[in-house]
Amino acid sequence: MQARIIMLVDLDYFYAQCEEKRNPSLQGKPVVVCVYSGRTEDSGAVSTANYIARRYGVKSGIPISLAKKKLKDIDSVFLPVDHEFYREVSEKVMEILRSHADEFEQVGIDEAYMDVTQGTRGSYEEAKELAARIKKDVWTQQKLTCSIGVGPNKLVAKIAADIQKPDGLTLIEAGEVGRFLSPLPVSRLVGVGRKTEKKMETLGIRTVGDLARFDVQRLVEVFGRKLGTYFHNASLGIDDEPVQERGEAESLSRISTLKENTRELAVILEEAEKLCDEVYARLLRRGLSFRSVSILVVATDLSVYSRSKTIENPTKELEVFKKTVRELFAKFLSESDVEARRVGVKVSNLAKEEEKQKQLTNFFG
DNA sequence: GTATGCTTTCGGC
DNA sequence: TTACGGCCGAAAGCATAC
Repeated sequence: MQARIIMLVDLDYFYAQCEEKRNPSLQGKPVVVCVYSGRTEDSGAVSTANYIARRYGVKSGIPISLAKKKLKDIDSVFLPVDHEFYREVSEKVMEILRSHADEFEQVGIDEAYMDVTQGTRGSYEEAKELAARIKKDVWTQQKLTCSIGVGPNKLVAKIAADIQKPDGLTLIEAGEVGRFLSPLPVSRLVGVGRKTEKKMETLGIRTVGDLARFDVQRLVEVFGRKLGTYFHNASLGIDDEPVQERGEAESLSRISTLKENTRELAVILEEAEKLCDEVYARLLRRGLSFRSVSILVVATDLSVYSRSKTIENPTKELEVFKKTVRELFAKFLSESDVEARRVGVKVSNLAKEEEKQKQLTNFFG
């Protein structure tokens, strides 16, 4: 294959930046966007914080009460998430980005990969100009900053974008990949979270360079064939994944925090059925049927359990969904002594109505 | 033995 | 000292089919 030029555009501290865009008087202060669980006044977690808040140690995932403690006596702003607004902003930015790409792949609400090989005629010099142009367009049209990474593939582009944030632009040409990756901690690689990082550390692997020197066979033994070879290739900056449009979501889910911890079926089902109604509404709007139903329980100690069931034929019956959810919760509670803090429901194995028809047609062929 | 499907857990954002 | 959301997709691990 021809050498590619891939770009990853990442909107900076997205939810908090959207809030700054909506209300510029927030700029200059710590801004913390929160998911309030409703259990007590400040229970919940931080979704995103701007860079000023991050200087005080406030970051994604920490408890709101801890964030407030870190910002005690500081003039700061705590806001609840407003997904609808962020989605509108995101759609406008993605439209801008798409117009500059040969191939486009949105990842989540605030990130997109772009294959710009053709548009830049394979030149990093032109890629740099294009990236600057994109940053300017996103700023003038939407008043948002972003960080851009450019490299020979998605893996390198992603890591490059992470190197300088916010409002960064980092280019790594094919010949520089080895020097660029080697000194970085393995946690920079997609797929290496806290657990994998610990596991690698026990093997004496701390940097991407360490990983590159590590025996592939042993990596496969420890992590399995797929993940082991992925880690090996990743450490060498090898990645052939194409940039391509993503289709419909593969699953739809809702989770919420209970008023009080419980293992009473009736209490759990009352909440779960509300969640079913909400997931079902989204399902209908998209004209989808489902084949699999899952439940999720987050225990008092925050450990997570899930159970699921797949049915014979795709259906779009709300009652089938709820009945399956009731069965799964009843079975789960009878088989464990877990006390629930949060409960969730999910549908997956989704299919469009027309395709369901097609499946039946094929079946009776 | 390999492919495929289902369930559960992990981890990114 | 603790505190604690709500999504999503990927992959492992297992069972079954071919």
